[in-house]
Amino acid sequence: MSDLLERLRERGWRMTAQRRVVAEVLDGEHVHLTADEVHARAAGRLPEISRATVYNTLGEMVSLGEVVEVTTDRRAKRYDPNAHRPHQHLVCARCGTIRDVHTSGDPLSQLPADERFGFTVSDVEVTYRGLCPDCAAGA
Amino acid sequence: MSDLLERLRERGWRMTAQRRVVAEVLDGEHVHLTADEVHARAAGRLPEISRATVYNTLGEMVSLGEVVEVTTDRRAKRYDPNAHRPHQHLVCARCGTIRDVHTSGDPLSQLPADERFGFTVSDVEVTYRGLCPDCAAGA
DNA sequence: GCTTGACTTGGACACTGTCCATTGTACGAT
DNA sequence: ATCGTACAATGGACAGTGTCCAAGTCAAGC
Repeated sequence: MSDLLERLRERGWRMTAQRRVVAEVLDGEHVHLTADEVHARAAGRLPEISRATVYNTLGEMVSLGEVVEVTTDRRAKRYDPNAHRPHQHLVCARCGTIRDVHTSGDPLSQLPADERFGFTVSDVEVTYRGLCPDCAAGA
Repeated sequence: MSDLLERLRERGWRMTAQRRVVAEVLDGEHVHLTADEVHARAAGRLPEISRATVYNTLGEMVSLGEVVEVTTDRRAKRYDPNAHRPHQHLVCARCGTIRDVHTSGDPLSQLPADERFGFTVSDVEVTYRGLCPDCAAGA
């Protein structure tokens, strides 16, 4: 049984077959799936699951802080189950591959107080872009 | 006459009324507009301009490096005419206000070589999120 | 096993962006 | 000044992503 499901249950989540399947899909593959990809994989196990339910469930997981939304391109949001360890993303501009990476310092601390304009800054999203080895080699 | 137009002309751009209007809209307001907002403002001056033309023109400006695309939310891309000074963005999670900010160091140098996985890293996009003073005050 | 309110469904809808065939026009050549 | 042509604009159809809602279903507590 996944840790993700455990944590959600502890927070009073009603446990349904649909939510279980979505959590298992996220927990199972450590890649960054779009909502529709999650739906496709979930439908493999529970054919009658609807798209709306997957969107709702993902949205709830994000609100609870169990999953992080990543927007690396102009297309679909992606969902990253690795929410409890802060990290950044490295994206290939050509093939779209995404890797989790770790910067040497905390990016939040890089924004000086006089550049915050009174904002209460709580989060930072960092996306590096470039070419992966395969694409750089012209593959 | 705008600097933006000057630079584009020097690069062999054919100058049309539509392109002029789009450039003027971007140059005139130092905010971060969506493509459709640009279209709305452009249509104020040149009513028959089409949406496709605005999208095309913005895309060309981005390719030429004169304008930067910013995706701060899941909705529309925004266009930042301030392309020649590297900067990051600070976004209010509630009202969506966007400010240009400057970090204390170069974020690109914060990614160690052993975290690059052979990628040729050429760019980094940093978005800080939080609440602006008004929204934090419950306004 | 009931009851109840939360959850799911599925289809319609909205928004953003792209595509393409047709029409129009800026600009160099004459 | 005029012409020819390649480049640009048009606008309407289309695709992908995400949201909404009314009706039906079901998990969980009693």
